Amino acid sequence: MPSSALNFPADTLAPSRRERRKEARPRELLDAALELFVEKGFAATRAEEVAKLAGVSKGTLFLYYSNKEALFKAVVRETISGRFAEWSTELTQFQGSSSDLLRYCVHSWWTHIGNTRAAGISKLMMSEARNFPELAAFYQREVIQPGNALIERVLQRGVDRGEFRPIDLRYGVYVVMAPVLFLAMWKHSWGHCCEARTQLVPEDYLAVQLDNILNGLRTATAESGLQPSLGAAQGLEAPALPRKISGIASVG
Amino acid sequence: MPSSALNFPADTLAPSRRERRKEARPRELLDAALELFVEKGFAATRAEEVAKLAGVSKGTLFLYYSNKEALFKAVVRETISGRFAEWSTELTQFQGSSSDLLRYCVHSWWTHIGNTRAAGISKLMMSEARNFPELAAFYQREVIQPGNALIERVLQRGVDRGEFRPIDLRYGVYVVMAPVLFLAMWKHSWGHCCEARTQLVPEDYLAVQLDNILNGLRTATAESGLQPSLGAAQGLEAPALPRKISGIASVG
DNA sequence: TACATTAATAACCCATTAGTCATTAATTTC
DNA sequence: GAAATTAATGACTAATGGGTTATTAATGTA
Repeated sequence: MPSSALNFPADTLAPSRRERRKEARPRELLDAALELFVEKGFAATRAEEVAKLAGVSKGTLFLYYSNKEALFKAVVRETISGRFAEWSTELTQFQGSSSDLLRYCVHSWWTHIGNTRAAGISKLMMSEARNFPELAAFYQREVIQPGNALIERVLQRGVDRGEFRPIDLRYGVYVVMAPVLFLAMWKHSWGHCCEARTQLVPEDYLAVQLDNILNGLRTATAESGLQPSLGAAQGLEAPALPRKISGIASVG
Repeated sequence: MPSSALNFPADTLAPSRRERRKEARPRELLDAALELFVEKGFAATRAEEVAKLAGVSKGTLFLYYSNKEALFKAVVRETISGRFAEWSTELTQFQGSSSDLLRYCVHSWWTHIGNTRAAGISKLMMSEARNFPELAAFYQREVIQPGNALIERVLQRGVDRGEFRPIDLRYGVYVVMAPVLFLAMWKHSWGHCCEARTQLVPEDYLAVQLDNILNGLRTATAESGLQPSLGAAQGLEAPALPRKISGIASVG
């Protein structure tokens, strides 16, 4: 069995086109499956469609994944990736204020998850968790708990440094995560339908949420005052926001 | 056609047992359908199961609803009900502070929607909106827009009275609704699985969210200070919260 | 009691689709 | 270049489940 790494020992040949295809197949199939699961949900996605989108026949799909549920699990496992380790070190090394750190976290979530197909996984898991208890437990363990732990660290940091008021960490995590995850859900449900005036602009949505969350978390002593975060737009598409926010639509 | 009201004119007879069954059927079927749709999702719910739960045969189900999608629509229509009118008048007549009003709104949502099977509809719609664009538009029009309008009025009231800082209403609505709807989603996805320590206590969750939201919305002048809402527990299960909140779990 | 009406049934039909397997064709080995 | 190996196929099966309809039985009417 020749290794699939980029460098090949002298005594092994580079894999043939066909062999390389074989190695590429899982990724291609998972990509296609993610695309369709996110778009149509688990039940409504046809195995043959996934195969077609991946450029193979239905039979080939079942050659790689024993059934549809196994495919679903593989998609979830593959998509979460090991971004948590990277974020954890970033968090440790961060120098600025805890508000800025929280802004950075949300911004990072948006660019790496929320604004990519990966966000669809959040929606998919919410939708299907009840039908796949074992997968739900896996996701809880591998994604939700590590994610929550990171946010808890940020909040703890803010409290320790006197920047945030004391708050119950267990629920405080959701002060940040609920608005963020709601956006992921929203994007993949209402985000593609209905009149334009009911649509949300994700960057604006996140900016308003962040402002209010941070305003709510901040201690009275820490550079308080009215709308403290209005000018400091460190996060998300900074130039775009101030206009909207200070515009205060439909306030007489 | 005799009226189905409780009083019958002298010239009409009270409906027979069978006729009364016929009138009761739709409600019974919708109840069963709501139960199962919420539990298993739209696609995974079998028409025959719904019929069985309602105590009739599958054929009878299709006698009342021409197909599964029509049943789904009827469930949504029936469950949202005309609560908005009632809430609207309550809102107009409310005398207290806007913070208390917002607390009251969230509390009311929790008792009438969040803590009932109706909350499952929110999750259901989020999950299925993309597969049923026409139903999604219906829900947007009949539920989301009126609901948002109510919350906008509360925020506007707060701003007008100088209790809340000025905020973009369009997005401000989601400062309130995102945490609330996230809870509905959460209850019907992770709420029934995984270890006990990862579970959320809805009342505690809502109390923490409300505290931070209101803390974030409040103007600096309005009775500010640290954790201003801690003692004022006007909302949700008031006695239960202060313990938890002031406990500040795992904060050194 | 005979007849009409209609709520309800359950056997039936058929389109859909997850999953299989005998076969094909590309590639390697000798 | 013949034999062996294996990636890939697509026609096939089996089962599911949405929706139909001929039939039954309860009720009403005369």
